[in-house]
Amino acid sequence: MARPVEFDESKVLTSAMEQFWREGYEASSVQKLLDCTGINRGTLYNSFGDKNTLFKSCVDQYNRLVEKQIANSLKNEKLQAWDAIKAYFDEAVINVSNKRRSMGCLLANSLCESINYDRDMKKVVRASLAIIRKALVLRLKEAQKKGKVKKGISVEFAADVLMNSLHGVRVNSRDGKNAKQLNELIKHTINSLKK
Amino acid sequence: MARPVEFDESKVLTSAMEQFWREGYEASSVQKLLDCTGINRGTLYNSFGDKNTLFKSCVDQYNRLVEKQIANSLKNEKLQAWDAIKAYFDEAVINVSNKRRSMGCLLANSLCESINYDRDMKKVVRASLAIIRKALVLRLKEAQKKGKVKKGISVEFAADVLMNSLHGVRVNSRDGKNAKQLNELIKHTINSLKK
DNA sequence: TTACTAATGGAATTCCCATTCAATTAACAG
DNA sequence: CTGTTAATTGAATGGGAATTCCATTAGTAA
Repeated sequence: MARPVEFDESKVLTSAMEQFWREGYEASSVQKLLDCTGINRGTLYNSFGDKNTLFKSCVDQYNRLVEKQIANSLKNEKLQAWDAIKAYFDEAVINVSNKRRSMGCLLANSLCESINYDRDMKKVVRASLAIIRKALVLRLKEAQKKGKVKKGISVEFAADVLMNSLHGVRVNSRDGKNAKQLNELIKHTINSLKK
Repeated sequence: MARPVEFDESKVLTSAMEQFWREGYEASSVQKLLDCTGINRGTLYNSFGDKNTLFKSCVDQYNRLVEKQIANSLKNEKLQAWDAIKAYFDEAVINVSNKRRSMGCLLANSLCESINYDRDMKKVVRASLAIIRKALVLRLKEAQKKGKVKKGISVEFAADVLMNSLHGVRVNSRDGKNAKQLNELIKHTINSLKK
């Protein structure tokens, strides 16, 4: 009936996501978003709402990326618990060390930006982090059942330790540390929990 | 001879520092900086240069804060190496859990913001982080000499692990985690290095 | 072909941003 | 008191921000 869309929604969201990821919410002007996505002003407002709404959609896009990584690692049934956990962190490190070198993590970056004070946004970001933590907890429970978690360490605490190290690695990635260095840090953290 | 200054430079810098710390560089408009410092537009430009220069002065102010914390802990000669290291992290956690609750770390926040792509700014932020790391290394060397570092762990790597955990804790602080939770994370990290 | 619908393109609007500047003020030296 | 100097004040400037709006375009159904 009407004129068909010309843009590829997923590609637009990925480009916008990378812009927000690299420079943050405040520094990503609508003009920059138009430039990097190739869409037009009217299209952005017609099809993606305003900048704030677009940002939330970008976090959703980021979630899809994270869920793919989780599917490849934590939810890979061929892997033992700790191997799966290590595999997830490998994915996470690779993700910030190639094309997306020194971009850190969209979620951690957002926590550190003023956008964090927008309640709605905080909810969205926290929900995404909860997805990662939940997948870690599942595998940690498996590891504990098999007696492979150091005694005195609860599954919940181990998950906190891993998430803390993940955040640290992401900040360090923005400081320019390379994949090898980040991997060593992760390995150390895992060894501090593993029996 | 001339009219004397009416503002207290250190107070102005502290207020501006807290504004940048809370909301980041981009979201801190000159208007907000005037509101929180109480100084006037002209005064800001006359006495503190432009927004960019003011930000750098605020990082210097942050450094003075960090140096006080280091003097109280890492450079406290009454404390043994690991106690001094623990004391430093206690200071760091207290710092983000009272008035400055959930503000994280000005330096880590800046790394996660786009400001990170300003070369000059990055240099300033990195220099500040290097001060902390250097003070940690001194104490870690002491600990190692006394055989109190787990074997197979170099002083440099231990410093990286501590800095990584510190960054993680700061991101977690912005996510609203309380002092107790942050302390547990720090304790775990220290125990993973200590013999 | 024609009428209809929704996407597109970009000019226009409104607002807030950082920065400049000229007038005013306050202390002090003579 | 007076002239000098520098701090203070806030109006003015110019640019870029987010957003709105409407004329144009392109496909589809009749």
